[in-house]
Amino acid sequence: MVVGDVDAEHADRVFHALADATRRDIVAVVLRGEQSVSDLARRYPMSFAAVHKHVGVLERAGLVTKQRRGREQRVRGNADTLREAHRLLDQLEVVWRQRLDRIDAILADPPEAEPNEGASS
Amino acid sequence: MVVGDVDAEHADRVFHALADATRRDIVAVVLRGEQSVSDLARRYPMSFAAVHKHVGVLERAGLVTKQRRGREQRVRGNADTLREAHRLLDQLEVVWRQRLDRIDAILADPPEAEPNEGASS
DNA sequence: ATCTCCTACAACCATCAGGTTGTAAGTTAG
DNA sequence: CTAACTTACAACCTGATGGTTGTAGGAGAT
Repeated sequence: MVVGDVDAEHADRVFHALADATRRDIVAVVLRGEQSVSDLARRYPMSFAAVHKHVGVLERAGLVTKQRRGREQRVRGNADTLREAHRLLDQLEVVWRQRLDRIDAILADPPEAEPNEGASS
Repeated sequence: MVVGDVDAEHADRVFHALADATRRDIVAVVLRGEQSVSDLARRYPMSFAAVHKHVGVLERAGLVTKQRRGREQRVRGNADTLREAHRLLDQLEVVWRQRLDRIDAILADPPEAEPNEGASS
């Protein structure tokens, strides 16, 4: 519960996939429009195999899907997984907002003098 | 160039820092309230040194700040960097929305048949 | 059929990540 | 002063990452 859902592994994959500039660029490109892996490979100063691996990482994270189209494989972006990443960030941030709300409440309605919000020793 | 501004390295650090369940949990905890590194270390089934490293990764990504308080070091979350991550996700997604808008525009006001962007219903 | 292009995958290499243990140093408590 | 606690960091190990080259097979084009 503290750490290690099944879902957590998926989150790991999504954020790890996004932690590389080339992969982020690939996501942006294939969201704009489908591309074959070769098309993508031509865009970056590295081998086809390297780009192929990047696409594999993105695919396993669900950020991208592949579909055979004749002899080439069209890669397209999956905005749903991006929105999932947004949701994960929100889950972290929500505790922060709750904390701000709590502080606001204390400031707005001070019951007794207790200006002590952290862990009191 | 196509890939690799200075900003991109920061994005790399932020997403990489988030690509670990323990670190995401630490962020959530310290957003809720300051904790010393030792406090954090007690929460997880690993050594103090390991948690100390995780905090270092989060700190270099700007997701967390440290502040000396006597003999201990209080760790607190930085919601601004989380919002920055949101912004980065948005930057990827915006091209997708633009594409949807473009398709909407075409569907709403069809000048001539111009099937050049792939999506033909 | 042959040639060319696209994809897939394996082997290899250097570096990084995430964990361990051990050690040293600063700070507070007794 | 001494003891306990907290932090910091170095050395080390194992596995994953990110890149390379090479090879092989499937699909279209001529």
